[in-house]
Amino acid sequence: MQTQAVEDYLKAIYELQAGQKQVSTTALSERLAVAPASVTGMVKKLAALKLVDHQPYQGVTLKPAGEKIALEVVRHHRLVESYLSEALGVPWDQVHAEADKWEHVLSEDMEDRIDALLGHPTTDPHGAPIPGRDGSLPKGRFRRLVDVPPGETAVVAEVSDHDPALLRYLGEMGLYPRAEVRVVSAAPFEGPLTVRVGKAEHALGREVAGYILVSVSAAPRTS
Amino acid sequence: MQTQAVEDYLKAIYELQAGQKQVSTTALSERLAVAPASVTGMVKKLAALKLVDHQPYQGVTLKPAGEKIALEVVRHHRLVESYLSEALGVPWDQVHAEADKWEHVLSEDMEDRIDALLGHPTTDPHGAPIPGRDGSLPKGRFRRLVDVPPGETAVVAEVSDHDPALLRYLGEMGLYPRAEVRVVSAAPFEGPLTVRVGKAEHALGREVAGYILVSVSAAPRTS
DNA sequence: TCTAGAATTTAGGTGCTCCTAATTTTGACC
DNA sequence: GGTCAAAATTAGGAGCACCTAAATTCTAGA
Repeated sequence: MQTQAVEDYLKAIYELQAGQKQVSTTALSERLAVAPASVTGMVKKLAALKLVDHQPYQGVTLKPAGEKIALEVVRHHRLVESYLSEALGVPWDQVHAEADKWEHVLSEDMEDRIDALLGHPTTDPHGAPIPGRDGSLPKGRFRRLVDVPPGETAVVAEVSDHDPALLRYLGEMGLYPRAEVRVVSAAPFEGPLTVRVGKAEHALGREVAGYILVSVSAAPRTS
Repeated sequence: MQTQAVEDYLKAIYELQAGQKQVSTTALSERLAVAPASVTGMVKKLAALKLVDHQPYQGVTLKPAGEKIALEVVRHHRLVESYLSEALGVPWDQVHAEADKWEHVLSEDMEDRIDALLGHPTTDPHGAPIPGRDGSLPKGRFRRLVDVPPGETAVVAEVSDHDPALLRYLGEMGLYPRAEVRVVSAAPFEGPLTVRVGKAEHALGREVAGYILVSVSAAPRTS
């Protein structure tokens, strides 16, 4: 049987694995708000279930079976996020927390109903891609807003969803997925970016700008 | 903290208490599909939490605090049932099982949204009353269909929701809440009832007819 | 009133997931 | 190459909700 804790660990490993090969015990313990020793124990269990590879002192990696489960959980999570946002009008800074609970009780039948009702969405309210039932992921290539040179215009593709306060802040500025944003200037010495969204300009810290992924689909102004 | 098991026990006690004063260990163990010894253990815990009264060997009763929690869980359950049925089109024989999982993850905020979206319903798809946020229950006085004398016409108010097969059977005959049903005749020696629903007549076992509650709002034919 | 059988509780355990404290391993710097 | 701090693991437990098997208590019929 697949307990909730197992699902939570696999999902966390999956999300932390983006980028790194290996996921450290510490990173997992922070993400899951659990003591490092507990992580070691659970990781050993997951390794025994052949869901992850564990090199002691080196970190964990998902094996195919573990990744499959992780993708199912992520699919549930993002479908629920979309559903809560669209059908129930839940503010986008709250959907993540709610979905963390709902993702574990969603049957396949409900999943299909929600998916169909929403018209088979491909991204959640934060722009994160929703895996298909087969685990396929539409892998868009995006850049971080912080890497967009001044003068260019881009379209917000995805924003980090882990901090509700950040989401509210972005929401106030209109920085939702699909919003057009123009990098007006970038202050030197790691200073803030000035960006234009609609008719307003905002100063954006580099860290925040790193949490925003954009596609540069809009034609850059040929001065 | 209020674990899922605690909620399940309180809800089960609440539902079994309808009629009897005391709820027996055996009844609970059957309802929850758990060994009788496990029930004793949990009941002691609930008693320690002052949620129930426990007379050893005599059974349990809900105390006010326990009833309050039970009513909240029941409210969640029935709201979710209604929502699944109306918004997601889940067949009425499946909503109960799904709601058993969802009832434990529904936040107050979601509860309010669902309640509003449905227009503050007062009964679930099986006709069972939905408690108010304050725990109030609109207490209709209904008769069992089996007690309705032949010749009378009644309106289905509520049907038992614990057996999906029974619900499918009732559904095929059109015996939903609000359906008009006429008792044509009752066979002697505890034999079946013959009832008319719409244009069709059906023979109904007495046990099944005991699971159907009706109000006799339709004017009885004055021969 | 006695007693068998049913209902209930006690006793002793299991698996799961978490904890703290102590120990081991790693890796980077001198 | 040695040292030392950070990271990870082992050791030993705790709480929860469940189990089986063995008492105990209740109740109804002889």
